[in-house]
Amino acid sequence: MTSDAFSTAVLDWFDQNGRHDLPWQAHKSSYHTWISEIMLQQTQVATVIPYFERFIARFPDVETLAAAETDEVLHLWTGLGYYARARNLHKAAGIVAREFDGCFPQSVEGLEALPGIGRSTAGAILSISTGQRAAILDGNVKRVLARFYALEGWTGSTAVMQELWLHAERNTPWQRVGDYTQAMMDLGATLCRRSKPECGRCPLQTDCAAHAQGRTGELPAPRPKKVLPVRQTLMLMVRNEAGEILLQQRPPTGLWGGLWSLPQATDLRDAEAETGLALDLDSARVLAPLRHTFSHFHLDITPVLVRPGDADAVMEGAPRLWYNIQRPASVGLAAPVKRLLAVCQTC
DNA sequence: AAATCGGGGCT
DNA sequence: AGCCCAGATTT
Repeated sequence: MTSDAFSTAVLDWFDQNGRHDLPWQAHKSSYHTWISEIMLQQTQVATVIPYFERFIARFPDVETLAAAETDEVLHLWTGLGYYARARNLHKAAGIVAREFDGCFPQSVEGLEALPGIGRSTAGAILSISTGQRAAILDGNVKRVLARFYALEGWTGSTAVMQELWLHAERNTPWQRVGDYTQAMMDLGATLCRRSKPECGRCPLQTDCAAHAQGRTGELPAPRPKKVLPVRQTLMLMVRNEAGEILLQQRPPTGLWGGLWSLPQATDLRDAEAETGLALDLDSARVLAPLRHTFSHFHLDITPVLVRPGDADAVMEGAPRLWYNIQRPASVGLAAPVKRLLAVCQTC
């Protein structure tokens, strides 16, 4: 199959069956495309839609985003995960607004120079918003190509990635590039799914190597797996007379960077020393534990409801706030913290 | 319980 | 270049 036949088949399918009414397809500006692509890096379309709409309503353009507080950006990102991307988004908005007069770079290299934008995201933004010929290679496209060419090996390895990029570049058409980009992502998301692909409806079925070999179930090969270690922590839910919960801000980088979280300790006896808080330990009530899983470890969280001690709580360093569930502050919260704050209302 | 997803950063 | 890091959802 020629690259021309490949893209034509994909575009014809897209015209008949693709999604054309997604919120970020209404205005194909660099800004809207950029926000949607960053959100879609880590999350499926259905989940992204409400986040995208809230985000655009609050930050309608790059200048507004650049002028915002990082806390508010993280607030609107709460629940999406990978918070470094929200921080990069905010940082990049500042660069575009202040250094480029609000105009996004119009080249792959220029876009890639912005924090949070790599080769694939640059290609997506450029092709969709400007129509310039640029290839993408996101998770959906990787899967389609790995199956179509029956590529062996994990699609994250350097060797397979190089091969995937060659195919992605070659198949990218010179006309209707933006539609092709959307079409390939759609195809991977709706038909060429990881499990139970709908080959019967696929425009590439007749030339797909994995389908011909009956190997769609085993291609692409999964990432080599490793055993995740388990870490333990107490999360202190220090609740005052007003029913407010003490939160402290995490360091700007690393795990839950910049988010507001509950004070953590490894042992209740050492909790005061570890957190620098005065606590009424006699009031402590241990709640039901929960497990939160990261990419590289499990975190077993034991929540402890406790009243503050006599002395005013004094934190060393970390900024703190009393979180009022009825009037929540515009700050970012990690998913398990958000869950625990909700639980706390009922006990 | 396991798989997943693109980019940053470090060695 | 090759690893490790980062999270919530879906299956």
